Amino acid sequence: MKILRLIKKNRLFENFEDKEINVLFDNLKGRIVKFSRGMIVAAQGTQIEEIGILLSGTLVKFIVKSDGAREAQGTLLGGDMFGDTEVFLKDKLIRASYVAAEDAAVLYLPTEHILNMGDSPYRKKLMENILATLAEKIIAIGKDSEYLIIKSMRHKIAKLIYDKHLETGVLNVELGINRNEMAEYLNVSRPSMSREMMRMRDEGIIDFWKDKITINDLVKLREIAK
Amino acid sequence: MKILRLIKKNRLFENFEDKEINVLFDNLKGRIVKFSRGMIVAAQGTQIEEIGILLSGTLVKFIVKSDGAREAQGTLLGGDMFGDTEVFLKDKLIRASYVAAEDAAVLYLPTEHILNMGDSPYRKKLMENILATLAEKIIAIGKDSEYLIIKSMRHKIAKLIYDKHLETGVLNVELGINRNEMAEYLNVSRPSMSREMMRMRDEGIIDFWKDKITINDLVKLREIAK
DNA sequence: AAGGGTTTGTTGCCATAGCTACAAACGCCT
DNA sequence: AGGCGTTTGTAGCTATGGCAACAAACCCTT
Repeated sequence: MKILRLIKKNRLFENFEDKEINVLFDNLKGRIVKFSRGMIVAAQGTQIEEIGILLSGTLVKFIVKSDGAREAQGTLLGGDMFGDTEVFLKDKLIRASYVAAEDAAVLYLPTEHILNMGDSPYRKKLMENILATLAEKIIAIGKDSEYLIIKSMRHKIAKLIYDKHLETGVLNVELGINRNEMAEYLNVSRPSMSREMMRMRDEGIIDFWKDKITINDLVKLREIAK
Repeated sequence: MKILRLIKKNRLFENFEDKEINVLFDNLKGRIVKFSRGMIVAAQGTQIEEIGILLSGTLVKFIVKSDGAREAQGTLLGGDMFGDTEVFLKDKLIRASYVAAEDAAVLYLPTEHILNMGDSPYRKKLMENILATLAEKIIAIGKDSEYLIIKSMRHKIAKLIYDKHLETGVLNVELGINRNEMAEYLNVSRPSMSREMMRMRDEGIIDFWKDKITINDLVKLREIAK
């Protein structure tokens, strides 16, 4: 059954066999809820007791700011989860709202049952995965703010490209995001960013075409990125 | 024994009774290690298998950046812990170094034992505390970057003060940090920040003396903070 | 291939905030 | 009370980057 495929894509069930997941589900008493397009799946500020894993459809995530403005915070696709942080807080208040952008099915995992699980052979594995998920999230957010802390435009751009180079090992990096998204991620204005990128191209440091960037002067780039 | 007092201060042992902690320790096989002033307690980039809880003395935390420069990241006091995130990562590599600023004693909790713990009555409580610690950290980092994302100086300052007001409910807020620390937190230069604070004082929005700030015009402040 | 919507490149102007430098106030310590 | 180190206030200059506006290229769709 294809639900299994999606569940296995989820980080919480990494290293689980199909059979194990089935057994686990009986223990956890997970339930599947269907939402039709436009329905609110979770409302900011309400309490949640379960981790939600999206099985089908898409959800849009957004927050309502104190002045009433809505801020989009991206889209959830099959296998993604929500509430996985908040459910472990004391107040259990979810910090964003999720709305079904198309008909969707959500698998809910009651954390209470996870914590109360007996000494099953899978309990440890599941627990490790949950802990790893949270720990990785902390590292990821920390990584994001590395860019926010940088003050100069050139430094931000260089670090983004250089980090991608370190990650891939090639001089021909691909960012996978467009200029707008890149500017948003670095928290700068797109024209200013483009301007600086062009300067760097003029100086022979990089070359670019869409989201594909060629590093021409790695030494200089590294120097700026540091 | 006073070690118990410090351990109870630690977030992981919230809601634990003295007796419970003692039992727990026998199960967990925690060990206490002493470090003398100047010794490296944990080195950036090395693997750790245990959460460290500082029992006495102080540790300084710092990271070595790619260009070799050291960046101080604050001080750990009794009851604080380290490695509590990294120990749950796959690679288990600790991202900062910790050095004893004075003679120190550290209690190590092997996470392997925590995960392998049998169905003791305390397992669930400990697990909940660990999960809550990580979840709270995620929320806290997210909160920090709210300030980093803001572009205007005035907006940053106003939000910091306004948030503190929401937190305390009073118009006479106390930040608990000096100008340098405040500027560093907001990721701006101190003189520029002071300049803007003075402007806001001239406009009758706030008044301040050291880290004590009086809100004179809450309406205007809220407006700016949004 | 035409056309409309989106993404990217490009420019100029200007407000903002960084930086250096110094003055003033404060807080300890003896 | 004097003095030294630290924190805070203040000013001027300048580089930086935001923003609006537009041009060019691109990409679908029909």
